[in-house]
Amino acid sequence: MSVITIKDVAARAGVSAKTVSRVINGEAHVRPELRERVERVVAELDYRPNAFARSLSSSRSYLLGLFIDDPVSGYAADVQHGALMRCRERSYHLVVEPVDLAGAGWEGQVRSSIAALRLDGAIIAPPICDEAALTALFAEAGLPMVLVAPGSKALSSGSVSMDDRSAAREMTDYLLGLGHRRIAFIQGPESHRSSVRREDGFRDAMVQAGVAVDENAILRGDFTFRAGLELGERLLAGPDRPTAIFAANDDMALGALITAMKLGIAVPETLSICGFDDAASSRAAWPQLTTIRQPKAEMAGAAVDILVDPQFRKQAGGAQSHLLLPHELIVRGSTARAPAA
Amino acid sequence: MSVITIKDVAARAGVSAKTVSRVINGEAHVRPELRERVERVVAELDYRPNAFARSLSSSRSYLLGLFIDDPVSGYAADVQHGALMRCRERSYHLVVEPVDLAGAGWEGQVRSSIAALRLDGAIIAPPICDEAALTALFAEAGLPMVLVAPGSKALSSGSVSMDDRSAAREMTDYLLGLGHRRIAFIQGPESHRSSVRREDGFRDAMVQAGVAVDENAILRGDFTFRAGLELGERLLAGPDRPTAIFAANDDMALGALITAMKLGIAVPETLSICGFDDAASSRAAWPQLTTIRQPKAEMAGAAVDILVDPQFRKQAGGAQSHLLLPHELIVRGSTARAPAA
DNA sequence: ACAGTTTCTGACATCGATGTCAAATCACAC
DNA sequence: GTGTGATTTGACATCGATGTCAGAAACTGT
Repeated sequence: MSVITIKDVAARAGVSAKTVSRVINGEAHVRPELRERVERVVAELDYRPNAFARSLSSSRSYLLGLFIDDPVSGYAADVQHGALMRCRERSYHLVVEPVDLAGAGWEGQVRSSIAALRLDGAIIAPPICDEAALTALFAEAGLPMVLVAPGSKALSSGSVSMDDRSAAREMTDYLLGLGHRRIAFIQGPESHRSSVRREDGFRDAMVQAGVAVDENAILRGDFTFRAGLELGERLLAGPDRPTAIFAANDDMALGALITAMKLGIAVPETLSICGFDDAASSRAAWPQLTTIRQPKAEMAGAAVDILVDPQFRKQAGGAQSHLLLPHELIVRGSTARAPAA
Repeated sequence: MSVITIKDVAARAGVSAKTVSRVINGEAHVRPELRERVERVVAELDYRPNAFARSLSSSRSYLLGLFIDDPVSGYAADVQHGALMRCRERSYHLVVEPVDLAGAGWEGQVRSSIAALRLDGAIIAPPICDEAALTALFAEAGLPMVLVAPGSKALSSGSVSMDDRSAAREMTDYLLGLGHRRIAFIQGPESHRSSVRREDGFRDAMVQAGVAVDENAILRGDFTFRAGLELGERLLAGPDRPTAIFAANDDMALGALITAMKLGIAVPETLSICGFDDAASSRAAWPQLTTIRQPKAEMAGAAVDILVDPQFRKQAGGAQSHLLLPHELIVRGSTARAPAA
C-alpha cells in the first residue's frame, strides 16, 4: 500500500476513522487508552493526513499567503523567513504570492489565489499593505489578514508593526548628541507610509532640540541603492554640505556612503551616515552602517501567530490584533562625532 | 451563494459537471459550441475551481516545492523569484520549504511536506541539491525533482545548471588578458559542489596560459561576506600580494573589496577583484564588481517547466531532462589592467 | 439504408478527510 | 435496579472536483 489513509489506521487500531481523526486533531472526548492506542498506530505506520482531503472537508487550508511586492528584496527575504519558520512550527505552510501593483491583472491574480487556495489567512507586506484596493479584495472574501508595518492600522485587519516614528527620533537624537546640526534626511517613497513616519520622527527630534530643519536637505528617494547614489551626490556636491545623512532605509544610506567615498569624503570622520532596517547589506559595507534594527522576521512570525491562533481566528471579520514590536538602535562605524569646524 | 462550484456552472450552462470539468482542463472531446457556452458561464460567474477538491480527486496538487538551505540569501531570493513567476504563468503554486541540514529533524520535515502536500514536483536549490540523503527522500517518494546547479547530474532527477567551469575559465582568461599573473582564488565551501567546478575552471585557464598557480593564494571560504573580509586580509596583508583576486561568489569578493579599502589599496588601480553570481550586492559597492552573471531566475523557471510539462512528467521515475543555461561575463569597475610594476 | 467506427456526453463512484447526530456507554444518586 | 445527565463512539453524509465507463450522437464506407 503506497499511501496510508486514515482508514488503515482505524482498521489497525480497531476504532472508527472518526476517532482517529479526533486523536489527530487533538480534540476532546477520546478515552486516554484509545488515544494512546491510536497514537501508537499512527507512529507505527508513519501516517500523515492528506492535506487536501482535510482542507476539502474542513474548509481550512492550513495555508497562509504572503503577499509581497518585490520578493527579491532583502526585506522580503527576512519577512518571508520569519513567516516560514513560524508556519513550520505550527504545521502550516506558506504560499508566497508576488503582487505587482504596477502591472495589469494583479487583481485577478490575487482573486485567483484566494479562491483556488482557500487560504486561511493573508500576510501583507509593505508597501502594498497600504494599498486599499488590495486589502479590499481580502476583506471582500472574508479572509483574515495581518498587515506588516502598515502606514496606519485598518479596522478590518490585524497588524504587526514597529514604532517608526520613535525609532527615527532616537536615531536623530543620537546624531544630535554627537554634535551634528546640519543633518540631511533622505526620505522613502510616499506610497510607503511607514517611511513617512520616519520623517515625522526626524522632525520631532530636530524641533525638540531647537535645530532648524533645512528643507533643501530633505530629499525623496525610492529606497533603491541607486537613489542613494544620486541623492547623496546632490547633498554632497554642493557647498554647505551636511555633516550627517540619515536615510530612511539602508540601501539608500549605502548609496550615499559610496558617493561619499567617490567624492573622497571621509566617513565617519567628516560625514556620518546612518540608515534604517538593518538589512544584511548594512554590514556588507565599510564602514558598517549605523542603523535601526527593524524586527522583520519577528513581525512576520507574529503575523502568523495572529492568523493561526484560535483566539484570534474566532473574531468574526478576521484577526484584529495590533502588535507593536520593539526596535533597536544599532551603532556601527558609519557615524561619529561631528567634525569640529 | 458565497462560493461558486462546478455544479453551479453546469446548471447554468445546461450541461453536466463533467463537461464543465473538461472545458476547464482543456480536454478534447467537447463540441466547440458547448465549450464556448461553458466558457461564457465560467466568465460570467467568475468561477474558480477549488484546488483542494481538484487535487483530491486527481491526485495532482498543482503545487511545487522549492527546497532551499538558506531562504534569506540573495541567491535564494533570485531562484525563488524565477520559480514563482513561472509557476504563476502555468497556474501552479510554489511552497517554499527551508531545509536546515545542520539541524535535527529535517528529514521528518521534508517527509511531512511530501506526504501532506502531495507536491507535484520538487525544485532543489544548491547546495543541498548535492546532498544524497535529501534527494533519496524524494526518489523514495517517487516525486519528480529538478536540481538547480548541482555538482553533478544524478540519474534519478532532472537538472538545470550553468557551466561553472567554463565561466570561471572565461573570467580567469579575462584577468590574464589584462596582464595579471599573480591571481588569488577564493574558493567556496567544499559542500557546494558547483563551486568546486569554478576552481577547476580557474586552474584550467592558468595552466593553459602557462602561469604557475600559487597554492598559497588559493583559499577556502564559506561564501559569506565575513569570510571575504578575513581571507582578503590574509591575501593582502603579507608581501607578494596578488594583483587580482577572483572569488567564487560575490559576497566574498565584496568582503575582499572592503578589506582592500581598509588597507588603502586602490581598486582597481592596484588590485583587481572579481566575483561570481551577479548578486544584487555586486552593484551596491564601489567600484561595482566584475562578475559572472549566473542565470538564477532562468534556471528556476526552467526547473518549473520541466516539472510541469506533460512531456517531462510522463517519464516514469521523474523528470530527467538536463538543461544547461548560458552565463555571461559582466565587466564592471572592479577590474583593470594589472599595474605596471 | 445499415453496420461499424469515432466522437461526444453524463451518471455515478471515488479521492480522504471532517461535521453531524444519534446510539452506546459510563457515573452517580436515589 | 433504575433514572438522569455527561461522556464516548461510530455510521453516514458531505466537501468539490475528476476518473471510469457506458450510452447517445455523429460520422464512415459499402
